[in-house]
Amino acid sequence: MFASNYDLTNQTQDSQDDLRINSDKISNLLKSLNDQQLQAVKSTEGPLLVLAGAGTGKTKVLTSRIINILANSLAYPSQILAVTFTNKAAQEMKKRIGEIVGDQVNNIWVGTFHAICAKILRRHPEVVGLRSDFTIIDDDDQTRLLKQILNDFNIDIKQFAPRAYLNKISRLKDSLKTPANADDLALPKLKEVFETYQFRLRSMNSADFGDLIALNLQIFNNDPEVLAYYQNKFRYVLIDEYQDTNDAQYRWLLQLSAINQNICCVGDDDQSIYSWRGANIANILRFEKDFSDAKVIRLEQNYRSTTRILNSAHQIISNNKQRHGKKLWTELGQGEKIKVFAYNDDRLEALMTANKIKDSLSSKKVKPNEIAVLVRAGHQTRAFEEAFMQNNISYRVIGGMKFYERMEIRDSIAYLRVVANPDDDLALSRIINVPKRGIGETALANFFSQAKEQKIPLMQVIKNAIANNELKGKGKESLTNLITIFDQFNKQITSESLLNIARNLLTQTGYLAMWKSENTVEAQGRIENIEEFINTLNDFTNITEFLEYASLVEARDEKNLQEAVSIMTVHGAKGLEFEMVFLPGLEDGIFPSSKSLDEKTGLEEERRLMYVAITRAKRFLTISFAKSRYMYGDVQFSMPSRFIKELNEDELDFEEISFGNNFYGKNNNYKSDKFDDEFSQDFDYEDKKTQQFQFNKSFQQSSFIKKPANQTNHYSSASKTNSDNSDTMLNQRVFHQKFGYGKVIKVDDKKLEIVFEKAGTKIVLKDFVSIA
DNA sequence: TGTTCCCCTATTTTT
DNA sequence: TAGGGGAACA
Ligand SMILES: Nc1ncnc2c1ncn2[C@@H]1O[C@H](COP(=O)(O)OP(=O)(O)OP(=O)(O)O)[C@@H](O)[C@H]1O
Repeated sequence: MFASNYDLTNQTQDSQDDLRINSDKISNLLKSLNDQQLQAVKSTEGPLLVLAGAGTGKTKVLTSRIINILANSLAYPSQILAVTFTNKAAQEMKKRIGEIVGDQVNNIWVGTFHAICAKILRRHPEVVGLRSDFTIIDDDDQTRLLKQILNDFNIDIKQFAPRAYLNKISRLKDSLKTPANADDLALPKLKEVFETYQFRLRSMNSADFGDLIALNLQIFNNDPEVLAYYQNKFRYVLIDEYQDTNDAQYRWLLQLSAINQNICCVGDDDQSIYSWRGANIANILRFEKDFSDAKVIRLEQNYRSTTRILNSAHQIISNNKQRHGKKLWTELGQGEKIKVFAYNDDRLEALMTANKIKDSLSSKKVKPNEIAVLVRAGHQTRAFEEAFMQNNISYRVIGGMKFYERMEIRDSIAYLRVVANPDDDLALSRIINVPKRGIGETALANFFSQAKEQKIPLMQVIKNAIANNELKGKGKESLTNLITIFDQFNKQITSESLLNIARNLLTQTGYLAMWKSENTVEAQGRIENIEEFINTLNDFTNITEFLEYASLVEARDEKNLQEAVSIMTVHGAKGLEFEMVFLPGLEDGIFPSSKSLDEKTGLEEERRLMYVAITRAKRFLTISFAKSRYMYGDVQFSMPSRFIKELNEDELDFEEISFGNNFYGKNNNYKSDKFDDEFSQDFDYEDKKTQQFQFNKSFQQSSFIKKPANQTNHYSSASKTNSDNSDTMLNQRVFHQKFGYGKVIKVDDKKLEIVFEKAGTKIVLKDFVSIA
């Protein structure tokens, strides 16, 4: 079941037989396209850029194009390279193409950038100093490795987060920078850390995600024959979601299509939402420069959404300055107004959303599969899961913790990795003391420093220590034991089945017993996961194949095909469409996220994200926000998202819902005319237009509800540290949720003037600061 | 070495 | 609230 979805490795000969395609299906497909789409499909030769808004059929153009190429025998399937960003998209594309061309879809190179690069890299690893069984290390390993390195460099990881280094290094790789030209004032010794990180990866015969692309380029550079081979092989190159490419990926595409020049990129600059992982919108402009004869086709008819939805999306995105600009139209009719709900708190929001979904389902307006709740951040899914559970709504959370990311699965995989590759220091150090074997932090650090000194793998250090009888205590026996087990299984690796090795390995090393002895429901669940993991190994012939699957292909529960409402992040929803979409948590600080407000380009990207979110909806869109929200263990008050104000009131249907009392307190709602006024001072908007924060009529009528400032309430962050004595506030060091730490320089009734350490001088309401 | 307890911060997004 | 990291102690 796993291997079958991932058939990049089964290269069968293209047979003449397969090439016959049902011509009725083809002509029907082509007939269904509009003129511009058809033009994009038929312009097979030469560089082509399809730049078009959401729902205009970009993906459809891409699949139709491939089908058309095959139908006209312009290339063998194996000469077509189609690149996507997610496995989901790759799978979907395969399915669509397969429906028409049948089995030959399996010979097309369809996959994510990373999967395809891994495949190429596995064919020529020696060119860049790897062995063909190299492992791709994941995020968790990357962080652990960096933590080790930072500790070695005596860099305080409390002050300089390993993740910050990881981010920086990944971005450097995305833009093809080497340690030599790495520098960052905020990250000490970045150069050295980066260098060491690369060195450690290579000595473990492994590569990280960024390396996959960078090493492909290195192969192309070091071995022109290999490059020429692929350049000639791929007659047609196609890329979906082109706006998400980073510099390295762009170069890769450029190189591969240099000879045939048949490259087709489809994308939408307004949907660029991955700049934080290196995506560069400039690649769109660059394309027209690098391929001077590039044809550009724009698609303007949207086949997905109603006019109201499209208009709303357009109202949002037209606030962005940096865009190519396009306007969509649809024949799907005006549609219903966008519903906007204001809730008292997050609980009510989740509950009422569940209610509305229930109503829609029972009126048979939509099916569960056609409904999605899209959130800005992963943690927001929880409230909805709970509410849906309570209301017996079947749902699935898409994204989130993946199967292979669970602790017990990562541990199990680490055991297997050590068997397959004893030099895998990271895997060994992960499980050397799991279960407890009397090897503490200091012992491990000692092993590591010897490894570094003698330039040998960790495993070798331990073997030497055993041979020279340098170990003592319980560690001695347990380690000797462990190493023997690893050696024993290492010998079986070609003869025994993967499944048997795993089962016996996890039993003999005591890993399974560790969980069994814990005797909790949670541990039981972990054991079940491990069992499931062991069983999936049946689908793989060797460890390398499995590891590649685990690291590159997200394991989704395909069994779970029954009707269910989807809950996912907006990022995860890109490329998808639903009849009915709920967009909760539309609050400043959440969507747009508070982080994005600091950065110059941040708000524009948030707006694009909002654009993506809105355009997922076909017919029904419901936006909501909560006035208070339980977060960080406290009640936080927030304002409706500035994006709501960017929507045209005429398209909206506004309603305020509160059950009299705020969930977090009793009878503490009151209307304050001064509220908007006061609140606006607490928030610091960048552009003039929003500075006064004038709500349109419907919002003003609804009035925002806030707790009285002086009412004590143990749920409230504001009241518990709030001092009524103005004198004591002067010169006081305080903390503000948004602006951080600062010193009070002026007290004016309920308002304080504060010099914040990071955010400068601001006037804020006393209620929103606490004494630091 | 291992455990516990306290403090602090805060992933927003993912191949 | 949760989760990680560091200090303190058995
Ligand atoms: N010519 C057409 N006639 C009818 N329906 C079409 C046509 N072209 C596309 N569609 C439909 O419109 C919807 C959106 O198409 P598609 O997903 O390819 O758009 P997209 O541009 O890739 O969208 P996004 O940018 O949001 O990913 C799909 O349901 C598709 O089947």
